[in-house]
Amino acid sequence: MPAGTVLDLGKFQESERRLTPQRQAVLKAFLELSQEHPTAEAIYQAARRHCPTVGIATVYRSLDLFVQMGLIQKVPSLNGTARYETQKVPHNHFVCLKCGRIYEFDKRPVVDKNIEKEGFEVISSSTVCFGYCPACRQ
Amino acid sequence: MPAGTVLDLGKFQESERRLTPQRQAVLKAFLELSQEHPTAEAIYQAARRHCPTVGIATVYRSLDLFVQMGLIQKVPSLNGTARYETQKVPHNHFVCLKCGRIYEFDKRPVVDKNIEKEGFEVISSSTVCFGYCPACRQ
DNA sequence: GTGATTGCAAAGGTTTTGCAGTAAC
DNA sequence: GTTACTGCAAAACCTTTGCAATCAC
Repeated sequence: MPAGTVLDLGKFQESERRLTPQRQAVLKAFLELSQEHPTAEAIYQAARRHCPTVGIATVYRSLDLFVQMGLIQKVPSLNGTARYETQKVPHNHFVCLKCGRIYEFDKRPVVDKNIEKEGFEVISSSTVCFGYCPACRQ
Repeated sequence: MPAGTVLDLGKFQESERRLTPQRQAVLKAFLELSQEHPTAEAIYQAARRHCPTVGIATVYRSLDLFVQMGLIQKVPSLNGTARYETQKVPHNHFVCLKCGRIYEFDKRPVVDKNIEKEGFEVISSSTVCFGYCPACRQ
């Protein structure tokens, strides 16, 4: 895999999807920000630096597409603003109840085989902690 | 604790908060539905049966208050619609990616002491699984 | 050329807010 | 009598959608 390539873009060629400049800009923006679990708005701002004419609707459509393709993942939110992150299963989060920032901490796989026996299909699992981050504690 | 009482309402007397008929209706509605991790809208509909004049804004304000008081808990969502549940720490969820319903499965405490050393204050933690529930798999 | 994709603007859904009136203590 | 609380309607916010124009293949 070439240096700098984190996502498997071959999936575009395999499908009938097009890797347009807008989608590239959204992907690039996402990769730049992926450490901080960016919101759609943050990705939009960053994407406009690569493709100044891109619209917010295209950003949402692209992100949905990437989620659907399994390239990235949507993180559930407490305040109604979705965040996105790289596809890592399992992964563990700390969500700050005040600022909403998401931090990642060391992996600690937790899988429960029982619920699959009950007919649930588990795609991914993660452990989430809620509380206050160092910046918000003072 | 009297039968049927699940939440600690003494917290109302301790504070200068008032336990109005509207708030009682919201609490009652929440308790009726707590098994299914209700949305604010569902709680609103149920609360109107107990207090027909209650407004949706009051429902939101009450739920926020209960969360703040630690009586109930808000569940992060993927689709922008919050859900509420009883305060249980830790608790484990299965979130259906299709219908958004939340199922609870057996407790399996996962705590990471390391992140507290780094300055994070952990209020609660839970393990979340994403996938498809039995009803949505066909 | 054809069909997927885009940008815009409008609509959608959920939640919050301002404010005058009301009710709990 | 105070002060917290309420209902209403409007606003705020995030996200999705319809559609004509455009672009990638």
